[in-house]
Amino acid sequence: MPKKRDPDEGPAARERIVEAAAEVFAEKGFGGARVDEIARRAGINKAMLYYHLGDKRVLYEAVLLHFLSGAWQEIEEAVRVSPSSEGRLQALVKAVSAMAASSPHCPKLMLRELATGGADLPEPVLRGMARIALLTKGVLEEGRRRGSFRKADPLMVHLALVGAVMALNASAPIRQKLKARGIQVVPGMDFSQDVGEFLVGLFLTGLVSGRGDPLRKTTRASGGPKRRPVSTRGAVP
Amino acid sequence: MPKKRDPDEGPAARERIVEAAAEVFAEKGFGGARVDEIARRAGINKAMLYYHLGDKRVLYEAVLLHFLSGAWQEIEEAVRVSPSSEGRLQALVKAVSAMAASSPHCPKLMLRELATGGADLPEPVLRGMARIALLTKGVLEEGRRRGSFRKADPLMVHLALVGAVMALNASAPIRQKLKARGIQVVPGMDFSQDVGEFLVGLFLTGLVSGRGDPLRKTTRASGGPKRRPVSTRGAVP
DNA sequence: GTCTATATACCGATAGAC
DNA sequence: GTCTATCGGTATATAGAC
Repeated sequence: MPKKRDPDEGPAARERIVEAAAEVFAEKGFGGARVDEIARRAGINKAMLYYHLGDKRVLYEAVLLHFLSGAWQEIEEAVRVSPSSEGRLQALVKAVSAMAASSPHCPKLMLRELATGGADLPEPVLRGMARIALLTKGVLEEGRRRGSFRKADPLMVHLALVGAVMALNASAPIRQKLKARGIQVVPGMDFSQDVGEFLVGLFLTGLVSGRGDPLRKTTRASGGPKRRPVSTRGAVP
Repeated sequence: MPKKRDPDEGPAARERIVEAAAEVFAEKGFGGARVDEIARRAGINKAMLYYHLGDKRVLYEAVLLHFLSGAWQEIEEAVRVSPSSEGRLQALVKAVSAMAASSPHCPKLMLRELATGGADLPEPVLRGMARIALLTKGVLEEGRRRGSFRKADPLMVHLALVGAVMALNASAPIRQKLKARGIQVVPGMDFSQDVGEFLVGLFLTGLVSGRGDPLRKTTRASGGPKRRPVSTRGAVP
C-alpha cells in the first residue's frame, strides 16, 4: 500500500499544493520560499509536488493565477454595472479592495511583485494587470470628459490604488508591532473603519472636509460640478 | 603589498558596502540577496565585508537605517513649520514622497517590509516608523478637531499613504511592462504629473472635481510650506 | 587589512524502488 | 501514484596565509 493519504480527507492534491504554496510564497517571497516547506504544509512529499505541478516557477505562476484570474472578472463586472462615473470609480476601488481582502496571501504577493518590478511575473498575470490598469484609465478619462473628475494621470491613480489597497490589507502584523509602540487607534487591534469604505472616501473626495460623504449618494450622475463646499472653521487665522 | 585598492579612489569601505547592499537587498530582498554579489558590487572581497560590517542581518539593519534615519527628521521638520492643518497634511505627504524618491532602493525595501509584516525590521527602524505614524495621527486628529478634515482612521491614512507613495516610486519597471501592453499615458515612459503633487491632491481632495485644485496654490519649491497652502477659495474671506 | 580556500549546511530537482 | 535517497550546485560564514 504505497498510498498513505486518505483520498477523501480533503481537496485534491493540486489544490492543497497551490494553497500551501500561496502561504509560503506570501510569507517568504519567491526566492525565500522553500519547496520542502511547501510540500510539508501541503501534507505531501516533495517528489509528489514536482510530479503534480512541475518546478518552482510553474508553481508560483499557478499561485498568482489562482488569486487573480477570478478577481479580474469581478472587477470588470462591478465597474460595468455602475451607472455613473463616480459610481464606476467607487466600484473599482471596492472591487480591488475586495480582491485584496479575499485572501491574506494576495496583498503580500502583490506587494512583493511591486518591489521586484514584476521580475517574477508570468505573462498571463501581466496581461491581466494591464487589463485592470486600462479599465481604470477608461473610467477616469470618461469621468474627466464629463466633468466629474479633475485632471489626474490614470496610471498614477491605478498604482496609488493598488499600493494603498495592498498596504492596508497586508498591514496586520505591522499594526500589531506599531500598537506595541504607541499607535493604538481603538482597543482592539483592528481598524476603526471598513477598509473599502475608507478607500472610496479617500480616492473620491480625499481627507479635507467640506463635501458630503460620497457613500451616501453613490449614484449621483455625472452632472455639473457639485456645490462648492463650505469651509468650516475658524482655523484660518 | 596586500592592498590592491587605492584608498583615495572613493568613499570608505563601509559606505561602499552599505550602498551596494542597499542595491542588492532592494532588488532581491533579504532572503534573495547574496553576500557574494554585495561584495562584488562594492568592489571588495567577501571576507572583508564580514570584517567590516558583520553578518548579513547586521548589514541589512545598516542599510535600512541609512535610508530612514535622516528622512524622519526631515518629515518631522516639514510638518512642524506648516501653519495650518491642511498645510501640515500636505507637508507630510510631500515629505514622505520625497523620502521615497530620494533613492530608488528605498521604496523597494519598504514594500518588501510591508509584505513580510516587518519580520526583518530591526527595533530602531520600528521605533522610527511608529514616530511617523504618530505624527500622522496627530496631524489628522488636530485637523479633525478644527473641522478641517473629515473622519478617518489615522492609521489607515498612514498606511494608505505609505503604500501609495512606495508603489508609485517603485513602479518604473512595472510601468514599462504595462506600457508594452497598451498602457501608455504619454509618449515618454514617465508619469505625466509630479508624483508628490498628485499625492497631495489625492489625499487632500480626492479625484472628484468640484473643489478648487489644491495644487495651483502650492509654492513651487519642493517642501515649501511657507505660504498657507490649501484653503484659498474665493468663498472663504 | 586583504585575500584564498574551505567548512558546513541547505536547496532544487531527479532517479528509481515499490 | 507515492516515497526514500541522493546528486549537483550554491549559499553563509570562517580559518588562516600573507
